[in-house]
Amino acid sequence: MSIEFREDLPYDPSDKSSILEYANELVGHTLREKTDAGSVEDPKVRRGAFGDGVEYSYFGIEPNSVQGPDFPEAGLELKTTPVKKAKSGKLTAKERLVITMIDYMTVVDEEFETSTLVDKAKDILLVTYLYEKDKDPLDYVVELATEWGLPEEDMPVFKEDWETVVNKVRAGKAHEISGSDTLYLEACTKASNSSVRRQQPFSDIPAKPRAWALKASYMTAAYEKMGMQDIKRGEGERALGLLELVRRRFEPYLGLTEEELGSRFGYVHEGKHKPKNLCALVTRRILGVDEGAKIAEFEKAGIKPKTIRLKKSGRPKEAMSFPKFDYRELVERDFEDSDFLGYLEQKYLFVIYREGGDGAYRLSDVCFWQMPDDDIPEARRCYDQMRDNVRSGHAEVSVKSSENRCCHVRPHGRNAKDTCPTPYGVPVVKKCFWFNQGYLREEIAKALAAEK
DNA sequence: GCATGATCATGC
DNA sequence: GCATGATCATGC
Repeated sequence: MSIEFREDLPYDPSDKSSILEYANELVGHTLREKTDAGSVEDPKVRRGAFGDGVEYSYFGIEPNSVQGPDFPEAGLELKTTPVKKAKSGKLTAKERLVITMIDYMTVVDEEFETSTLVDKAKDILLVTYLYEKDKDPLDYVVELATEWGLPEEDMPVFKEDWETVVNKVRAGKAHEISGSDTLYLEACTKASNSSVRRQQPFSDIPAKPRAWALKASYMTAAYEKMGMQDIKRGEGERALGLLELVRRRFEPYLGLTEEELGSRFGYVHEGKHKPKNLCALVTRRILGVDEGAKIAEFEKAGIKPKTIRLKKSGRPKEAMSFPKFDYRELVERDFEDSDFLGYLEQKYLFVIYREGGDGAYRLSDVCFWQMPDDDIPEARRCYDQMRDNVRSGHAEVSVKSSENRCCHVRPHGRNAKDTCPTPYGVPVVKKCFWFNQGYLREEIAKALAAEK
């Protein structure tokens, strides 16, 4: 079977530059304007309908289930993917970009460099469109049509991610793969319904079908880069894994006290009291966030740096806050759709200071952390409990840290007068969710043990 | 020493 | 001017 094209095409499907030129004409336009497509199926009914419209109505590719590239002679793979605009105006990926299904039986014999993934993702015609809720897909505006492939400088991380997943299959643990195992790549589940399972080579346990995909956070950073010049960075740093790269950044500062670091970065002056968030400022500086050269990998991997000061006992001096929540939103939105769940699913870089015998806090460790999936239900309990409080007209009542193993609720405003409206009309002091100190203590101990 | 309420400093 | 990422302060 081969790809078939409609006759009398306005471009040459065997010529890459002709395809790209024609694709470019779609930018800033909609399928309604550029094709005679009557209607595209409702994307809620069937995902990918817009993509099918682009493929069939615009490029004239006859519907098929062929495994090869969409433009075999030009070697191009057509991928259509939604973006949305953030409040800041920046384009962000609405979803992960799925590349190709993972075949558990054959992937174990592949090597990364010559893998199906690398092959499928090396030459992509990427067409992005602005997703707008309630809009007919025919009226989605195409934002970008460009040739794109996995960037060379990201390969070390992709390779690490790929091996993490493939090694699980090789160990007969395909059923234990999780999307959160990896940084840029994601082995995402892909099946028509949740009961579908596939055979794996080294275990009798059936595993969920999964596909290679690029995480949404990675794609968001990639879009930014497509519109900007490359970020300059030392060549030596490129080949390193992310953790190693971060370690190297922090290495020169390990063992220094908060005050020493503060004066080194110019935050501490004689006769001026030290800023409350000194450690956090120092972390930013070491990561280079202020130099306009944000560690690009951080954004791509969606990692959030957090500074934690551990007391002599090993317990964090403070709990860890999240952004404040809106009481009205809390009541309206289920946990599944909440910002809170988004924060919980983030990967974090913990920058750890320890209290010494002299009472000074010294920079001592960095580690990555992500909340274990098993703890999510406990956090959900906290969310639902606070939701019930607000529903019953008592937003002022918080969930105490003694009531939940993982998190609690506490004020988070400028002061007691800094309030947020409630659904029942009475403003209540702004609050947010916090990770409990006890919970953090255990998790940090686990994370550090795992990295040693 | 811990839990909880209150507040601060900075950057965008 | 406010969100953010934290720390401080107080009472038990």
